[in-house]
Amino acid sequence: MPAVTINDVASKAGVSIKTVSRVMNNEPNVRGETRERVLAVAEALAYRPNISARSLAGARSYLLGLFFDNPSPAYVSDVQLGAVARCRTGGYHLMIEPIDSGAEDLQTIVDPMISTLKVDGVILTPPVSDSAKVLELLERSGTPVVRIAPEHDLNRTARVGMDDVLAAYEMTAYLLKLGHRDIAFIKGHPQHGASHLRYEGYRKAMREAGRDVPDSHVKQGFFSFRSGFEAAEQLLDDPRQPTAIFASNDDMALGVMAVANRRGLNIPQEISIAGFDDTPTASIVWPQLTTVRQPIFQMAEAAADLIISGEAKRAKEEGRSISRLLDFELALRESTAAPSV
Amino acid sequence: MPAVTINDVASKAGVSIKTVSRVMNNEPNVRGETRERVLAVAEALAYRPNISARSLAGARSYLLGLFFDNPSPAYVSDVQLGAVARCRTGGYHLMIEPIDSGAEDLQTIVDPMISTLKVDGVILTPPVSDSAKVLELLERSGTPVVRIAPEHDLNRTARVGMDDVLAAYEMTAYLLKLGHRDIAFIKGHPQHGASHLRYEGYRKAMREAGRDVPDSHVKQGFFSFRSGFEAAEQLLDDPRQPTAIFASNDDMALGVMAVANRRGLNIPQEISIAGFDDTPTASIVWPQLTTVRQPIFQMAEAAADLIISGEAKRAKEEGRSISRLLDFELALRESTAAPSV
DNA sequence: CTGAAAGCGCTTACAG
DNA sequence: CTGAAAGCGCTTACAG
Repeated sequence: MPAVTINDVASKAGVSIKTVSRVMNNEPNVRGETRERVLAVAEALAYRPNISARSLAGARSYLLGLFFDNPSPAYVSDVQLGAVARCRTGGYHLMIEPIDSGAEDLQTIVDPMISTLKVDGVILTPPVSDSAKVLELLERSGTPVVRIAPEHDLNRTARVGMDDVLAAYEMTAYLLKLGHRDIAFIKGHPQHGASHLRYEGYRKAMREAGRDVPDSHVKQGFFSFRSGFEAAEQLLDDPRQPTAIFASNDDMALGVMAVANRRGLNIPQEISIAGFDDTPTASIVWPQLTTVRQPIFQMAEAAADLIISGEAKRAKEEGRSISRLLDFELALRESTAAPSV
Repeated sequence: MPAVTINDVASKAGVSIKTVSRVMNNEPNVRGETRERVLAVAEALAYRPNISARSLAGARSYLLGLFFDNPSPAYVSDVQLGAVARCRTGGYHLMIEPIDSGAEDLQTIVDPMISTLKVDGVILTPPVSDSAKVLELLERSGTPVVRIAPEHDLNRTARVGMDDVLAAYEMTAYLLKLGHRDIAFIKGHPQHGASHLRYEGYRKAMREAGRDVPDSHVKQGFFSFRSGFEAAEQLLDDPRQPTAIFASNDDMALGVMAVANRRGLNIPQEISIAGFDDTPTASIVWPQLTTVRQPIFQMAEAAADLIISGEAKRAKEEGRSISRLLDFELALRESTAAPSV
């Protein structure tokens, strides 16, 4: 079954292919009646413009690239879902490129995506958002880039994100308001975008509340379950045992929960635990985890939108920097409560 | 910077574009010397054939589609990584299509992928592998399809998988050999590919060992942490308390571990726990989970290979059914041991 | 072993 | 408001 082409639609509608093209691309200068007739024929014939032909002849490829190198499949999954959602409303498709941002031969991955596919833009997720190498290769090619939650050179490309400092600040403030005084903190991976910002928000809230933070109440984690587990072991061994532990992502918070369970500490009566991210597991475990809901899906959707709408490209050409900050939300659930006296 | 085209290479190498085409596609009938000269020029110019032009003129698009609708991001992640690995060696790119296999408007998702992108083939992952609707739409289009771990109509398309019955059988046999007599089983989602096969393997091993299985030792789960958690609560309340619990996936096994932890049962001294899948978390939790390592990455790699190599297409045209079964592996770790007497 | 011509299905640039 | 021509960068089908 030979595919339906623009010629089929044109002849059946009694117009030139140029007119069909205009209609399919929502261009002006087509009589209403003509437009409707073409639309009807296209519909009847189930006409789908060939993306290769469009790409070859025109300036857009209707293809988006997504680069990631993320240890959390749940995060990446949300990003993909959000990006695909926006792609679908625009007739775009998403090509994925999982990469090892530390690899030597990054060029052999990035280059083909640019020059053979001519993607209309590339979305970067942490930690690729801050990969100097990838950014350089992409910049050289001139392809529009949108970074999700970058940490450095914020205005180097278009970006979307959320206010990590404020979110960590608010979560800490919430714990303080519950009556906690000794709130420990587990830091995220030092190379990862938001780690420092989240820590900053925590410090700020504690400072404003006049609470001193002993060094023993801040542990270095790496965003992994295990690192949360190990940090919790130390925190709960501390002579000045905290009544609440704020882990700067959910995987680490789950590690903290495991330690509490093993030690027979009741959550939240004896120890309050808060995370950050709102991974699927956070609302599955018992008790459900209090955490910060990152608008990952929406961030990816916005990133795709910046490319598809052409905003990213325009901003780039005009030398404007462009950023969209989306709202987070505290997901206050069962793992936090007032400390027992 | 205008892209380097086949014309640039041809004129610089002093040959026709047809010869360049032959060289780039590894076709025969090019003098060795000519071939090398073209290759050198292509290399020097960093020539990358334009995929849209190739697709438009020829029979292949160098594009692969991956359909998924999987609650486990870790599984999907592995599939993507495996498929991309094979794509890279063949100059292919992977387009992802997360779908809701129960949705009404599946056609509006599947159709464009086929007719506007002309993908060279589509990979289906469970549970999409068994979606009648998706299979029908794909068959109608004539696109080669490779299913990963399908449960029904095994020969309807090319497929890759592993022997779930044997794997569950071997895991159960391992527990029996450790000395367990009362081994409980938590079934997977009834609509999900492997659930029934895994249960069958368990039953077979128990039967051959002459162990009767009381109904109260088999619980219906749904592959979720929560369903494992709830099943474990019941199993551990049973008057005839099992000494080992075999959950038919890791998420459920983690639910079982959480219950054991909360009840102060030592793993594995007082209760052995086994899972299935070898998700990343399985080797992160403490104690590390004994489980079955599914060759997910390799299955996806093989699926992509069946398409890229043209085998799937050939088999389809010749009416042959084609399947590749890959080896699984028992990951025997810390969550299982001989029962204490 | 090599190449000239035609064509894939669209969009661009231009003309009217 | 509409269309004829040219061309995007390749592969196919054919000729030599």
